[in-house]
Amino acid sequence: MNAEFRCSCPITSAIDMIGDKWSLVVIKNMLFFNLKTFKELSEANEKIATNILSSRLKGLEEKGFISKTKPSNNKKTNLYILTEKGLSLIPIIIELAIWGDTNLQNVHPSLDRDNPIEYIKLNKEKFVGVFKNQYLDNVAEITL
Amino acid sequence: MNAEFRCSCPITSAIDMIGDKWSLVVIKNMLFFNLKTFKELSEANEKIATNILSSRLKGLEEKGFISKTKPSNNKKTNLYILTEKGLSLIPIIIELAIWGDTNLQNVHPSLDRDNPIEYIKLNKEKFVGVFKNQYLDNVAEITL
DNA sequence: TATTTTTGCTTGCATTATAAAAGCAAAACA
DNA sequence: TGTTTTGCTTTTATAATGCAAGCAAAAATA
Repeated sequence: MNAEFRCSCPITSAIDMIGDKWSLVVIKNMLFFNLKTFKELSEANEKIATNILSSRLKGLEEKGFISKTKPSNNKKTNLYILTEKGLSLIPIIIELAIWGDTNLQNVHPSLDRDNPIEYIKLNKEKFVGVFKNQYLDNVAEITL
Repeated sequence: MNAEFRCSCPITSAIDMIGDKWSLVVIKNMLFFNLKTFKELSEANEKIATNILSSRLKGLEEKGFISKTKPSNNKKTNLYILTEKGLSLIPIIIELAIWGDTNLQNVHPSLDRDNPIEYIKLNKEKFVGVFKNQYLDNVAEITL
């Protein structure tokens, strides 16, 4: 057994890979809010500590979920961009969104509900593609 | 903001609820392997420590994902059974299974692949129902 | 009935993950 | 030429998880 995996179960192994407290949150903020820099990510609603953000970005890059580049006009700011592998997590993120939206209102009164989750439920597969294309369009715009 | 939730995002809140290292693993072992007792769960492939298992079972019961009962013929053994709320996590678990199966073979050579995930991919919604009914049938049998 | 084994835990301690706050160098800006 | 911004690192504290042992009540066995 690989040291980083508890066993040979694909579900448990997926959790070993991206099941920490922050990885999917960072990826979600890149995907849905187009956050791309260290500063933007550190200022997101979840208020991740900068040392944790730093270590998560390194880990996500090592694992191939994101890539780190510098824009041509700026030597300081790094851009963190989701790779195809990062985008492959969209179906998981959508299911988490639907589940949270459906099951957490009673215990979490201030939960955001101004989102189109009812539409997403009607055709999940379609929205996987929609979110992916939206993201890729946005990246293409930025890296002009 | 509720103290147990980082923010109002349903995705982040879902992770706050079930995004620890063990909750979904325990639920998966109940769902797919019909594990029902403390002993069975402690002997699963993932080798959870008994103190962690104990605290997870308490937490999952408090949150309404499982219920704890004693079978009529045994005063010692407890049975932990998934509730409807616990079963509502099936779509998330299925996406984790598909993602792990599709994306982890290269980094995890001993990953289990003797499962019907290719079929599941073809009709996810259907298999949510299939797994739920299989589980409920099994529970009905046990609690005769 | 007496003894052994099993079950479902708890306790204590070690390690790893996360958090909070401050600091800091290089680049960008004024 | 300061001053601010960015992208971190460092330090120290707390929380989550892991490991090993222990233990009482119930069940199984002799």
